[in-house]
Amino acid sequence: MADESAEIVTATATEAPLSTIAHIGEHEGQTVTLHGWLYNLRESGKLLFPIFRDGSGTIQGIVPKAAVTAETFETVKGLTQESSVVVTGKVRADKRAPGGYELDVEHVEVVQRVPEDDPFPISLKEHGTDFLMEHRHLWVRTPRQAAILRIRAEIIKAARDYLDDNGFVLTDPPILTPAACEGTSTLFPVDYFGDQAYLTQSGQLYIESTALALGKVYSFGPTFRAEKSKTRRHLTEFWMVEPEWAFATLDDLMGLAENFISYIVGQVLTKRAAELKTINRDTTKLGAVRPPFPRLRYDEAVKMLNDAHAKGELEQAFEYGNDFGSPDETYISSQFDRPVMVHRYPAAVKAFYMEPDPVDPKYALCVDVLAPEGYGEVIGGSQRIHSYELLKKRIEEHQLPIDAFKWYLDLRRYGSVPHSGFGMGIERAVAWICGLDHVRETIPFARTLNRIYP
RNA sequence: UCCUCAGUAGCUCAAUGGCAGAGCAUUCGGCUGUUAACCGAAGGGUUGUAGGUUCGAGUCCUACCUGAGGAGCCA
Repeated sequence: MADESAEIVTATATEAPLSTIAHIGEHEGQTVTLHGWLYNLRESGKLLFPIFRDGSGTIQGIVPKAAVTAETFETVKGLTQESSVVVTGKVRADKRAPGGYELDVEHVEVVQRVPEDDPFPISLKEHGTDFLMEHRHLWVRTPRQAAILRIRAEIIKAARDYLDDNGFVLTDPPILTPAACEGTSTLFPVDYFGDQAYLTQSGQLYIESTALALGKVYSFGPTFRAEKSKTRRHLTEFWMVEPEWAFATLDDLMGLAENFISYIVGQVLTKRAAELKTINRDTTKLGAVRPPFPRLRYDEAVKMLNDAHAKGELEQAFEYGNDFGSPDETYISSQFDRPVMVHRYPAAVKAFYMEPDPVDPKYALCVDVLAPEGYGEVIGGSQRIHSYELLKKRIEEHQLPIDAFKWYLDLRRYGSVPHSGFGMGIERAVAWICGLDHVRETIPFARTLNRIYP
C-alpha cells in the first residue's frame, strides 16, 4: 500500500491533486488543481478576484500582484468570462467566502480564451426569456440552471429507484408507433418507409402488455404531443415515467402514487438541499409532502368549486361533467398542504380504456394527482378495462381504428386481469419541486410550440 | 385556434408627434478584500418588416413577421 501511494505521488509530483469545487473543503491547506471556467473577474488595483466555476460550484480565487509571477498576474487579468482554465492554487478557509473557502491562485493555464470582441453573451445581469432560450446551450452554464438540472436528475433517479426497489421492471415501449394511443391528442407524423407512423404520446398501451408478462413494470422515456398548447405547463416533447401493475385496483394505484411522490420529494430534500437553496426554493412546503394524500371524489371537488364560486373566490362557474380547467385545479390544490388525489371523474370526459366504477358506471376508476401551489396535474392514471367486450365497444364508440388495436384487445383475450397504471410528467414534477414558473427551465433543451432551436 | 401585451445599442430598458438616451457588456485609465464591486473615459443605432397620415413618426393608422402571458387541450 505504501509503495502504491508513493508511486501515485511520484507520477503527479509536478501537479497538484485534482479536485472539484464541491469537494474542495477536503483539501484545506493543500494546493489543488481545478478544471473549470472563469465565471467572473473583479479587480481592485493590484488584487485580482477571479471567480471560477467547474459545474459542481463556484469559488473565488485571489491573486495579489506581489504573490505571483508577472506572467500569471497578466494571464488572470486578461481572462474573459467563460474562458476555460486549469487553475492551481492553495485552498484556504475564509469566513468572507460564500462557500467557506477561497483559492490562493498560484498558476492558471488557459485552455481557451474567449475573445473580447465576441464575449460570452450571457452576462451576470438580467436577460429576457427569448434571448435566454435562443442561447439555451450557454444558459445551462449559469448556477441556477445547473442546479435545476441536477435536481431534475435526482427526481429521475429517485423515481426509478423507488420503482426498481418495489419490484417494477423497466420495459421500454417504442417511440415510433402505428396509431394514436388515446385517439385524442394531435400527434407528430413520421414517414416510415412510405407508411404513416407517429411519435408516441404515451407508452401506456405497450406496458399494459409487458405488465401482463412481468407483473409490475414501468416505462421511462420521451413522449410527444403536437397540440398547439402555449402555456407555462406544456412542452411538445416531454418525459414521462409510467408504472403499470397487473392485478392492481384504483386503490392500490393511489397508494402507489402517494408513496412514489413522497419518496421523490424526500430524496430531493435530503440529497439536493444545496441546489434547492441555490434556486431559493421555499422547502417548508415540500416538507409536508407525506402520505396519506387527501382523496377527493370528482363530485366532492365540484362541490368545492361551486362553493368557491358562490363565495366569489373563483371567477368562473364550474359546469358539472366537464374536466377541470387550469384555474379549477389551482383552486382545488390550494385548499391542501400536500398533493391531492381527485378520483372517479365522469367516464365521458376520460380516455376510452378506463374501467367504469362498478358502483356507478357513469364514473371512471381514474385518478389525477394535483400538485400544490398551483402546479396542476402531475400524475394521471386509472384502472384499465379488462373486459374484451367492453373495451371493443369503447374503441368503436370513440371511432378508433380497430385494426390498430387488435393486439391491445388480445391482452383481454388471453388471461386478462384487472390492472392499473399512471403516468407522471417529469417536467411538471421538476417545475413544482423547484418552484419554477415555467416548464421550459426543467429540461436541458425545451421543445415548445414556437421553438426548436437550439 | 382565440384573447391580451411586447419588439429601440451585444443585453436590460428610457425617450409629451420635435437633436437617439442610460445601466450592464467591450476597450482604455484608477483603486490591496471585491461579492451582479466601485470611480473616470471611449467606441457602439436602417428604433422587427412594408406601407400610410404629418412640415416633421421610435411615438399615430393599416397589414404582416417574431416573441411572451392566458384560454382551450393535456402530463
